[in-house]
Order: sequence, then structure tokens, then C-alpha cells
Amino acid sequence: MTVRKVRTRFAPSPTGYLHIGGVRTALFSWLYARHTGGDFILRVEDTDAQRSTEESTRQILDAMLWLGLDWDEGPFYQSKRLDLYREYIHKLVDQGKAYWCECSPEALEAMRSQALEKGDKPRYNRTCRHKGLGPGPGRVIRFATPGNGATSFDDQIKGRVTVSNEELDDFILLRSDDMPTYNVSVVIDDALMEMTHVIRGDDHVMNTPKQIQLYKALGSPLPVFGHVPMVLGKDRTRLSKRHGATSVTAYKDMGFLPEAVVNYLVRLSWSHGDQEIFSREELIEFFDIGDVGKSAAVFNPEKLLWLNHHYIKTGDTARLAALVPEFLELKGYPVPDREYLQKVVTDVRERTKTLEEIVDFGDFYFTEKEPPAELRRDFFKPDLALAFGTLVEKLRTVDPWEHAGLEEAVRGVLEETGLKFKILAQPMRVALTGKTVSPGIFEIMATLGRDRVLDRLSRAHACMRGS
RNA sequence: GGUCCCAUCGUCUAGUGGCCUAGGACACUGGCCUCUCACGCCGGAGACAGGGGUUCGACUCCCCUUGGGACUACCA
Repeated sequence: MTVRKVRTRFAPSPTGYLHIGGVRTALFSWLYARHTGGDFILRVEDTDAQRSTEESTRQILDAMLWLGLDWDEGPFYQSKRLDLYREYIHKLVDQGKAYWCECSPEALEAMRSQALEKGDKPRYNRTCRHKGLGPGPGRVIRFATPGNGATSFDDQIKGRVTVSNEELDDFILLRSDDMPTYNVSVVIDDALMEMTHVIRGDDHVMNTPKQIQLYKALGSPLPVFGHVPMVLGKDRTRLSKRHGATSVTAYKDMGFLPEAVVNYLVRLSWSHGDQEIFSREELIEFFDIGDVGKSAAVFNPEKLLWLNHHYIKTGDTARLAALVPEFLELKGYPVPDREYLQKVVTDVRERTKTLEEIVDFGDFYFTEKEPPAELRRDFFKPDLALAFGTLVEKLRTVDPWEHAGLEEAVRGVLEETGLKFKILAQPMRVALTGKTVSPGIFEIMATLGRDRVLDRLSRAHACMRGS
């Protein structure tokens, strides 16, 4: 017996950037395909000509690639397949499974509000169903939804879902502007593209019975459905801009690493025992759509930050260093060579959670600036002048300019002056970095290099002597 | 309103009838380490929404209540 190769897809509509919740669904779909050795197809649902833009499409594809969610086929564009949908829709009309309707939007609105007032369901009353109308201006084609019985399906995540056909409307297949609607184009495409598993957001559950009826009318085999729970904001409503950044691109721009975003998102409604950190390979090995939980998850930016910090702490420094220049340029700092950058990353990574923070926290590695007056006053005391003077002198001869030699030089100063390192350290830190919080003194000095260190220390020394 | 879905610490979750005086992670917090801050390590506080059943035994199964969410377009 041959098992059909799994085929899943992601079908975004390019009406905006790639949403963090939407991409979680894409991730699940992608993982399921990869896990089963199947194919992942990308399809752009741009049948809404008013709201779709090429810019959005480009951004979405970029974001997918950035996260490493590659596709085996596509991207297919629904806007290029319009005639195909129309063909199938008209065939449905010919078979009596769909019909022309002349009800105006106003009439429908009136119908709806009336029904609502009476406490009925706001549905189309099927007035045109048996009129035997043909095409005409302002007319639409509606699906003749079977009126009795119930439609149910076994969702891979939610289990069996049943909806009475009474609830299904005679929904529109072809709009009066000759454009097919979402419900038809997805079904036709999913059928034609031979999707075996339709993995999508929870918000589509109620569309599924309608679509199943369409599959039946079209005579196409049904795919398996899997509706993944929503990602919610802190107030437990659907995640939106109100809750902060929601676009994948925004996280990239804030200095998040793609593996952190992926690792964070995959743990929303899915888990593998107590494991928190997953490599891409582990994800592909462990992920199964059937293990996805049923309940919605709240997006927690702090945990994302923790994961990002984890990957910054443990990532390859050369790669990290290569990602920093983009952020340096943004802040207007000159871009030093790779080797220097790599040392900076090594120095700061324990204390910076994002690429952006590497640049902010490590600003003193990239630019010269005087410590704030307040810090000069507090730390550059006259009684330290002697120590700083000898320190500068000793540092002139340190060779090689490395941690061990630097520490030795400082220790020499301590012995000569009888000072505790604790007393010397903060003033040194302020002199070298302009702040009271930084990486270790010796790491900083080693990375900064003799010239910069001598220069900054000398200035502090001069300040102590009151000149 | 109707239909559908969901319900373990603040948050993400483990748990598939006895292993649970409920485990892990983020966040919070006490301590250790220490040149600052981090990192790391050790410790703490913190949850099975409520009520009925089923069962020798329920976080786990069933029902109700409550609470939350989704959908209810000539958007996708």
C-alpha cells in the first residue's frame, strides 16, 4: 500500500506584513511537511485587489525566508488563476449546485437586520435560489448549500467538529465584479494543488463545513483539516498592534534572531515534554501536528527575549558579528572590522538580549565620548590621580596586550598604592566606558586596544588632577 | 443573540485514573559567585475555575454552571 506524500501549504493574503500569529501557523504547517518528508507549498491569496499589494507580498516572502521556512512549490498567485475559479463556478451553476442571485447589498443588509431583530440568524433567505436567473449586472453567484443534515470532520487538532447544515449560508462564490470569493478559491486551489492536509488558523473552523460542501459539489477528495489555536495578546484577545509589535519584520529589526523567534513560536500550543530549547533538526524530528494543544496561547514577549538572549549567548560569534553592522549603521556608528566585532560580541553577549542591545550596551566600543559630568565628579577623585598615573605608565609597556598582562599591570598598581581593586575598578570602568555598568575591565581593555585605553585613562587622570 | 471551540502557577506548558503532598520554563524573589552589571549555581513564593456525577480512587472520564475566544461580509 502506498501512502500519499503529505502536502501542506501556507496561504497568506498580502494585505499587510507577516503577522507573528500567522507565521506560527505557517511554522506548524512547514514543520509537519518536513517531519513527514512531504512538500510545503506557498500560495499568495491576493484575490482582494483593493487591499493586496506587491510590497506586502515581498515582505511576507522575505520574512518567511528569514525564518528559514522554505517552500517546495510556488509561490502561486491566486490573482493569476481567476479564470480557473470562474470556470469551476460556472460549472457548478450548470449542474444546479449554484445559482445567480440579484439581491442588492442593501436588500441583504435589510434582510439581516430584520432577522436579527426577530432574533433569527442573520442569513440569506435564498429568495433567488429557484428563480432560475442568468448572468446580469450586479448579480452574484451563490452556492446552493444542502439544507438538511449536518457536516462534520475530524480535525487533527480539535477532534471531531460537527455543524448543522442549517447554519451554513448560501454563501457567495462569485462577486458582482466577477471576482471569486475566498471560500471558492481556497477549495479549488487546495483541491487542484492536491493538498493532503490543510493546516490553518482557528478562525477558519466555521468556514470548514462550507468548504467541505464545496469539495463534495466539486467531486474532490477531502484533505485532512487541522485548525491551530490563536495567539492572543496579554488581555486574551486576538494578538494585534495594540499589544506591541506583531510583524515578523519588526522583530528582525529589533535585533531578534530567527532561531529565537521560531523556538518561541513553536512552543505556543505545542511542547515536547519539558524541553524548551530546540534546534531546527530537533523540531523537525519531534514535531507532530497531532501534539498541538487545543487552547489559545498568550504571546509573552519576555520569554521571547529570554530565548533570544539564549541564542545570543550561545551562538557562533562570527555569525553574530556579521549581523551587528546593520545595527551600527542604524545608530550612526562606524563599522569596525569583523575581528574586532567578534571580540565585542564575546565581551557583551552575556548581558545583551538583542543585537540592538549589543550596539547600545557596547556603544563605547564604537565611539569616543566623554563620561557624563556627574560620573566624572563621582568617580574621578583627586586621591586616585597617583594610581591612575602609574596605571597609565605600566599599561604603556604591556606586551602582548592581553588579559593576563593587563591584569598583571593593574595588580602592580594595587601593590604600589595599597589600593583594593574594588576601589580602582569603577573609576576605570567609567573612564573606559562612560558608564557604571559594563563587561569585565580586562575584557574591555583587551578588546579596545592600547591606544584607546591609554587615551581614555589619561583623560580621566587629567580630570583627577583638576586640569 | 446564534453556531463552534477552549479551560493546570501571572504567562508558556508536563500530566492521558493510582507514579501528583501536581513537574519544567519565563517573569518575580532570597542567597552564593563577583571589578559593576550580567551569566552561572542553590533556594522560595505561585495553579488543577465552580458544582454535580462515574469509580475502590480523579488534574485526568461524563454533565451542568461560570469564564474566555473564534465565526456570524459581494475580506481573506
